[in-house]
Amino acid sequence: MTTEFRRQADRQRKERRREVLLDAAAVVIGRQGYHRTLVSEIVAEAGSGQGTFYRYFRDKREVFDALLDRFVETVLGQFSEMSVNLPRNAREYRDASVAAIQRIAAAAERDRALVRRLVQEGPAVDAAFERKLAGVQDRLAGLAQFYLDHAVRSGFARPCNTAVVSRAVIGMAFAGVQQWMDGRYEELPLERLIEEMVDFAFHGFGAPVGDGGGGAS
Amino acid sequence: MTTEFRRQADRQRKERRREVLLDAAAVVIGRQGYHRTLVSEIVAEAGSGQGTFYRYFRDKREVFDALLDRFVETVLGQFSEMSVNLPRNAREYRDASVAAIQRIAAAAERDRALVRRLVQEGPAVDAAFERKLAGVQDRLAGLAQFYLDHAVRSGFARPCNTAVVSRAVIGMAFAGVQQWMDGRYEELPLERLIEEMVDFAFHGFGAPVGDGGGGAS
Amino acid sequence: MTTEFRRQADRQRKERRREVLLDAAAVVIGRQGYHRTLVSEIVAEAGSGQGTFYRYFRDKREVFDALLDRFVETVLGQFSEMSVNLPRNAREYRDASVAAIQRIAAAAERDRALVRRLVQEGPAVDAAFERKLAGVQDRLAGLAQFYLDHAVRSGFARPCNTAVVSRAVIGMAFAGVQQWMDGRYEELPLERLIEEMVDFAFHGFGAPVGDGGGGAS
Amino acid sequence: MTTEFRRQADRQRKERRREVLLDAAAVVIGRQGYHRTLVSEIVAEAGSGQGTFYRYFRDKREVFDALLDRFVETVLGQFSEMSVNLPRNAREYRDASVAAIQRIAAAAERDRALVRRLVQEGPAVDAAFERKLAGVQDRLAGLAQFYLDHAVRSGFARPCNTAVVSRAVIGMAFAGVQQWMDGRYEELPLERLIEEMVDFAFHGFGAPVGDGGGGAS
DNA sequence: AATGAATGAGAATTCATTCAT
DNA sequence: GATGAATGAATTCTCATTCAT
Repeated sequence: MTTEFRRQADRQRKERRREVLLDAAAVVIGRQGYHRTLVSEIVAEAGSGQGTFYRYFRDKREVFDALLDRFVETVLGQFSEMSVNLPRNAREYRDASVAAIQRIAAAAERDRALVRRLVQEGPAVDAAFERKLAGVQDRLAGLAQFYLDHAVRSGFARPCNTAVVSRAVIGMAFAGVQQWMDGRYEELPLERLIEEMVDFAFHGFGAPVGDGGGGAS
Repeated sequence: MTTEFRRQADRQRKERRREVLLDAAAVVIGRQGYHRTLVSEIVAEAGSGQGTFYRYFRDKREVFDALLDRFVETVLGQFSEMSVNLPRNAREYRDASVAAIQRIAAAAERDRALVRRLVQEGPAVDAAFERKLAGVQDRLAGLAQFYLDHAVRSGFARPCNTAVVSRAVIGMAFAGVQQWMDGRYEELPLERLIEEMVDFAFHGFGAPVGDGGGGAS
Repeated sequence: MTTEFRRQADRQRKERRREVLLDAAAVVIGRQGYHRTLVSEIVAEAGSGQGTFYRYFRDKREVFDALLDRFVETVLGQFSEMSVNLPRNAREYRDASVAAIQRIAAAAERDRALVRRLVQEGPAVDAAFERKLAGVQDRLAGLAQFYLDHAVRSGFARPCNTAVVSRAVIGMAFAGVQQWMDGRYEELPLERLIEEMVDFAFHGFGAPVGDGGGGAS
Repeated sequence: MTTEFRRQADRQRKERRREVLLDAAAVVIGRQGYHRTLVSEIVAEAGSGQGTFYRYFRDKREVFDALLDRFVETVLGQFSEMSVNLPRNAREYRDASVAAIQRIAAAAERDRALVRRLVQEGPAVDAAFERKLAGVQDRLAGLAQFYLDHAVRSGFARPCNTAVVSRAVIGMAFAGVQQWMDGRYEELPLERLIEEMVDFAFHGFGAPVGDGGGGAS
């Protein structure tokens, strides 16, 4: 039916336009930050009228929200398949950890500028944002804890307060990636940084037990 | 002489008034965040006129700046005496680490609300803020690296990329303290959290070497 | 096409709105003077919102500028045709002078209140205004000098420092018109005033040469 | 008596301080104009406190007023002696005129910057200022008319509408001096300018009667 | 009397959001 | 549906004047 076809086309066009606005917002906010971005700049970038913006988003805040959602989805999507097969030894665990962080980092790197704004300004925009952002960390920490618990049970991780440790690891990873994106590790490639951090997470920086004094542990 | 005395008294009163305004700003910004704080609210809290604010600070941004400076000074001040005696073994190192982080945490805790705003909103306010904040982390990381290098040389820390590890540790500590202040460790007292993190930093979560390699699964 | 038509209509409406604002500014500034005029009063007079003003003018200064430009254009426009035919004798010269001044005076009279503000406050607003206003006098003086030079060459004006004299005449004319607009010649109609001034400019107030020297006292 | 002496000294000191403030105001207003001059700048220039200013002047406006009065007094003072001996022929008249204008010009020249502000901004400050300034012109015009009437009666000036002519002359003189102070006659020394203007005022720029056609006048 | 800190009414300007076309 | 002109509440900042010391 023509009408049916028409309706479909309309919906698609609408979808596309929303995407265009979202991309424009990503570009401008990535460049200037949320607070210094005017709606007029977003629509200028998108090539549409000021009023059109409000047909697709309730307000300025909502476009930031949508951007965050899009990113969160991307990040969390990286782990959907990971849960299938659990690591069977320390090596697999290590490799899986490196791979996981690298996936996040790659996703972040893809929209580097925007992600920085999302993470940095988010909490300042709104309490709801803050919670959402915290939620992401929590979910990642939960995932990490799940694997850590498994590793402890399986004997290739040291028994410890896994809630604390997994959160600490995620915090460290976030900080590391953020710092790397800020350009504070100029010489070091991201892969190396991640490996160093993972190795540190596995072994700590303390000298292996048994060196210092007696052999007791 | 009256004049001399008068001048002194005036200076003191001025100093005090500035302090009052600064404290008021800390309260209001701590409560509402920088962007949602009006100058009019700060002066209302301080009990002075709008114009008075502008006698002491060029604008809202500057008061935030001053607040950050005051805090940074407090934090970095904690370490002036620490550099005197270096740890002589792993235990001393651990204890010193716990103590240092606890000091920072205590300082942050004292102005809990404000510090959260400083750390979270700072980067969104201004590129200069971002740099200043990053500078604090860098300086702390530098300090950490100094001790870590010493520990490696002294044999009670494992040789590693100390630049990466020390930054990772600081990042972790910041994240941990921040999360704790956000109330995400409700049950756990701060001291325990810090000890857990320090232990993790020393030993990692990996099983002691020689264990993991086996085929258990 | 609708779009084409629409665009045209929009442009016209915009044009008109600008004109309305400009007229409103003329009214309010004419009544209260530039410094005592608030933007809020202009928009109230124009019947539009405060923000609308700033869509059309960068600030209050710019609207004053636009008003001045509009007036200058009007005044200088009076002389475009005059340059075609030069006077051929003293009578034509005199008549053309009277006519020219009368034209300016009529233009000034039309926006009496505004013109007074423009002329009086202009220099106080801004150095740029001062220059623009001086430029108008200079251009008129240049025009006057051109005619005076012609008259001298043609023998129906006395050889003199035409640069000084033409400026003096313009200065006198401005002062005269201004005083008349201030109401300081209540009884005298403007035409008579202008004729008197022109006659004075032609003959001076000195007694015809050859008379004065005598001993009468 | 000591008390008497003391009182006198006090009054003098007060007088002197007022003078200092007035001079400071003249300097700053001369440099920046009335509207762009802050009271704080005046007292800074005078080297006294903000509050002191208000001990000597009701408000900012009053200092401008005082400055204007001081100048008006100076200008009008130039003519107190002139009225004593009236010119007895055209030459004396001309010379007296040149001398009079030169006196005013010299007075203006002495406080060049300030006078420009007084004349230009005065009308914009206040309707009262405008009237006062107009009053000065009127009084000078009245004086001029008195001499012109005398000259006409004495036969060394042409019968004319002396009210119009004398005002025109004063207007011309003001405009001329102002333009000269603006630097628009760079090459020409003020004395020459004044002589040119006076000559023009005596003879006009028209060719001497009797040249053009017949001998009738 | 002198000082300069304190004041707050007032003015300009911005920009998210609405609305007429 | 799309457009962009219109809006005005909200906010910052200034500076003449007052007032405590």
